[in-house]
Amino acid sequence: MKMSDIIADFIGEMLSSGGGVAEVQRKSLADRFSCVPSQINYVIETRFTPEHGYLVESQRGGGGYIRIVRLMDDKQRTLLEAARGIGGRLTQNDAARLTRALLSAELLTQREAQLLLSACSDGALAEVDKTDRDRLRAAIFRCAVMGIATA
Amino acid sequence: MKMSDIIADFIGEMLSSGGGVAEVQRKSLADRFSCVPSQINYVIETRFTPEHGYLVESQRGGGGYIRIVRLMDDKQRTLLEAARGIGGRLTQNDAARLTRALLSAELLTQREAQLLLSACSDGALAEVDKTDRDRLRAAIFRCAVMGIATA
DNA sequence: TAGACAAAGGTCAGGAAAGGTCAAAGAAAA
DNA sequence: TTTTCTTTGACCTTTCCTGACCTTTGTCTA
Repeated sequence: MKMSDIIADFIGEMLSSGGGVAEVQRKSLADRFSCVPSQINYVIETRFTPEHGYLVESQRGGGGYIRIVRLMDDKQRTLLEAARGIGGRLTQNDAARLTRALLSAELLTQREAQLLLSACSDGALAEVDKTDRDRLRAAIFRCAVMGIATA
Repeated sequence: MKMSDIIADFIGEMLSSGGGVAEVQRKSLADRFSCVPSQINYVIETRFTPEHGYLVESQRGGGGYIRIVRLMDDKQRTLLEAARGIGGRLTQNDAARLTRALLSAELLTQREAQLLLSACSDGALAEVDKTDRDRLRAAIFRCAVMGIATA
């Protein structure tokens, strides 16, 4: 079995026994598995991404750590579906339409809808080149909805 | 646990028991935790900034003090303050910290916090050049918080 | 009252302890 | 064989802690 999988399993077990939260130290984990520290980054980057339903925070410096949080997804699958269904590009109008749909399906509250729309409005993305804006908007929208779906 | 965190917690408790205001003396705090006085500055500079929702005043000379005030205004006002206080750049960790602050001040719901964080996560901004990411994140965060504040 | 001294808090730079990045080499899969 | 995934190591950035030195403010005395 590959080292990366072994490490990933280990983290997975930490998550289970830790109620969905695992806090590791890069160096000591690397020592435990006799690999270089950067391999830990690799494992996390390839197996504990937001797309996989995880959230990772880290802190550098003395006493630093890497915290991996499993985002529990319930029957909010519809939101996940919606998020996954968003294409590579999303206009502001489409975002508004989609948001209204989610709103009227009661998958979002009024405030959440507002927040979402503002976050990916042309205003927020003003400094982004217009050709990239819709792509970025799609990414933001997708990520936000996935995030909230698994909250 | 790190000294800085311990000290930060201590101040946090002073704030809670003091109705949002904590007044400390740099030297005696340093003595209590057996560290150098400048560490107190470090803790305050890194954890009780306006971005984190605090205001700091100090007075030198005999009878000097450092006063830390937790900003607990009317909720919308505080949200606006927070939005305005965001600098030109915002790291993912800072976004997480600020969101937690807003969350624990009950200015956001759990879901709103999650949505906000996801919307400006590195995941959502993956396609943005890294040099621009923190700037854009700041813009998104600011816009979203202002949007929700004035909703 | 001016000046000296004491009692605060402030700044800054440096070393150490993390974690992060990137590209190249190696291995496995297609 | 070509492509994709894994592993490694050199180098980078961030955070923490400390200590030397600076500035401001209060007080006491000549």
